[in-house]
Amino acid sequence: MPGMPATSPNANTRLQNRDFAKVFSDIATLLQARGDSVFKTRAYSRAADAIDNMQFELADAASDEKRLRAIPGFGDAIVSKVQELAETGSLRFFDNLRAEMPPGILEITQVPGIGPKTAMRAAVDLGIDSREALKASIESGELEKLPRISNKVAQNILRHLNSRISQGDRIPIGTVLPEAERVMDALRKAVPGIRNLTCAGSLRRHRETIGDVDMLCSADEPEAVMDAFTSLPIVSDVMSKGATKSMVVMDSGLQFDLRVVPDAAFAATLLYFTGSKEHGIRLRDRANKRGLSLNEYGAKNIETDEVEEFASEEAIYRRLDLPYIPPEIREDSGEIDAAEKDELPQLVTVKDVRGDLHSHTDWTDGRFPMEEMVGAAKKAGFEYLAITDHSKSATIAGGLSVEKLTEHNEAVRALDKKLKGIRLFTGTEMDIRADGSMDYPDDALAELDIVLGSIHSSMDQDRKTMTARIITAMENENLDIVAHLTTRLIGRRAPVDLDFDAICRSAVETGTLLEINASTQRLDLKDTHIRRAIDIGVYFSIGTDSHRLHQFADLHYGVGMARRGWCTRDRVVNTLPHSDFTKFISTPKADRYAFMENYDHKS
DNA sequence: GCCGTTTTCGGCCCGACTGTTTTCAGTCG
Repeated sequence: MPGMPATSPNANTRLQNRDFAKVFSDIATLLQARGDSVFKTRAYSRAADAIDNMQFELADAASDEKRLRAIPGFGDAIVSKVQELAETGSLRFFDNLRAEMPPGILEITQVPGIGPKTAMRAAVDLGIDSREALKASIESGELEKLPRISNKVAQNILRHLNSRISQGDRIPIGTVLPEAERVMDALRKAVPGIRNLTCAGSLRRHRETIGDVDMLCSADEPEAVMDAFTSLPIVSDVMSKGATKSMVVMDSGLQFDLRVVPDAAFAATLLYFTGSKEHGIRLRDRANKRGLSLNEYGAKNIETDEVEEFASEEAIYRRLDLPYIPPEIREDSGEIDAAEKDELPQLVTVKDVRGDLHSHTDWTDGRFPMEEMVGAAKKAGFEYLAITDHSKSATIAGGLSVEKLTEHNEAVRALDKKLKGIRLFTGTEMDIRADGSMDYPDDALAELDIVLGSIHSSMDQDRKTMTARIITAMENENLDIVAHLTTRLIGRRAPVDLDFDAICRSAVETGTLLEINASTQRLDLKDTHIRRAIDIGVYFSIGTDSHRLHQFADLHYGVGMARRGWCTRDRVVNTLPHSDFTKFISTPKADRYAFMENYDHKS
C-alpha cells in the first residue's frame, strides 16, 4: 500500500494522486484531533477531495505553480506542500505533526464511529495506539473511563472492530449495483406504500467503486419504512435507526443508508444525496449568493424563512440559473463552470450504442456457443456484434491458431447469413506481443472486420517499454482498436505503467480507437482517462467483452464510465448505425478520424 | 487555510442520529 509515502522519502517514487490525497486527509484528521480550527481542517480535507477527483496526475503538474494555484482550494500552503511532496516524496510538516501527536490516531480513526476527538482522548488518556489496543481496552472495561463513553458506546465500537468493515473500504460498482437492486426489491415487497425508491450517492454517479449505498424514497408513514428496512431478513446489523433515516449493514457486508422524505422534498433530497459532496457545496454556495439556503427539503429564503419546494432536480438547477447537470459529472471538476456557459456535453447514452465490438464464445474462453451469444446480444438490443475470440498466444484462453481463425471467420459469416435482426462482424482479440508485434500475420488480420489488440502478458514492463510496445502495435494498419488499455482489474490488479498522453497522441496520428471496456472487473479506460483522451482528440469504441450471455447487459457500466469522462455520442464509433459503421471500418485506418469528424449524427 | 460583482478581513454548506446530555458534542454523509 503506497499510502504512506511520507515515511519513506524516495525522490524516485512517482506519487500517485491517491498518495497526495492520503497525506492531506491524514493532516486534516490530525489537525482535527489537535483541536485546530475547523476551517483550517476543512481546507486540508477539501484539498484531499480535490486531488481525488483530479483529471490529471498531480505529479505532472507539480512544477507548474501557476497551474497548481488555479485549482480551487489550492493556496500558498497547499501548493508548497504539494511541491515538497512531489520533489522529495515526503513532507516535513506532516512528519512533524505525526511526531507531535500520539501514535495510532490515524489507525484508530479508521474504525467506524471513531473520529479524531475520540481517538485523541483514547490515545492521551489511555495510551491506545492501535486497533488491537483499542479492542483490549474495551474488553478490560478501561475505555469506559473516558467521558461520554458508556458501556453501550464501547460495545458499539467493539462491534465495528470485529466486523471487517473499515472506513474507506470501497467495493466495485459491478458487485454493489445488483445487491442494491436486491435490497430495493425486498423493500418494495415489504412496504407496499413506498414511492420513488431509488439509489443516490456514488452509485447514481456511476463511480467505479462504492463505499456505501445511499437510498431514498417517499412515503406517508416514514416509521413503517424504517421498521421494514431495519428488519429485512438480509440485514445483519442496524447501525442507526431514526424517524426518517437509518443505516444498516447487509449480510453481504455492504452498508446501506435509507432516507424517507415527503413527496414535495424528494427532488431536493435526491440532489442532496446524489452528491458529490463538493458539487453540493458549490450548489449551496451558489444558492446563498441568491439569498437562498439549499437543504434536503428545498430552498429556504434567508430573509423570510420561506421554503421553496421543487418538483424535479431540473427545477432546482434552473432556480440556480443552471441547466440540468447529469449525475455522472457532478464531481466539481468543471461541470458548474461549463453549465454556466451552457457548454455541457451531450453525454452518450446506453440507447445511443448500436453495436458491441468485443465478445467471446466457446471457441476460446467464452462459456456459450456462438449462436447463443449472438442471440443474447440481439436480445440485449444490439444491431450488430463483432465476435472477437482470442489469438494464439492466449494459450490459457484457448487462443485460435491461424487455421482455426479461418474456420472461425467462416462460422461467423455463415451465422450472419442465417440469422435475422442482428449483423455480425468477424474479429479477434489479438495479443499485442511483448515487442509490440502482432500475434497473427498481417494477411490473416487483413481478412478480419475488427481487430482488437490487447496486453495479456509481460505486464510488468517499464513505462518506456510498455508505451513503445503499444505505439508500435498501433502503427500496424490492421489494428483497429486497443482493448482495455491498462489491463487493470478493479481491486485486484494494478494498471500497467504507461505514458497515457503519448499513447493518445499516437492513437490520433494512426487512426486507432481506444476501447472503453464495460466489463465490471475492468472498466478500462476509466473516467479520468476518457476525459483526458478526449482533450487529445481520441475516438473510442465501447465493448462489453462478454464471455457469458448475461454480460451484454453490462454495457451500461461502460457507458457510465464514458459519461463520467464527459464522452459524447459522436466520439464513440459503435453509436453508428450498421451501414455507416460498415463504411467506417472499410475506410483506410489513417482516414478514420476524419471520417468521424465529418460524420453527421442524425436524429 | 482559502477566498473575494457584500472583498485583503471576516466569513466559511447543511442536517440526521446517537448517547449522554438537560442543550450539546461527535460522527457521518
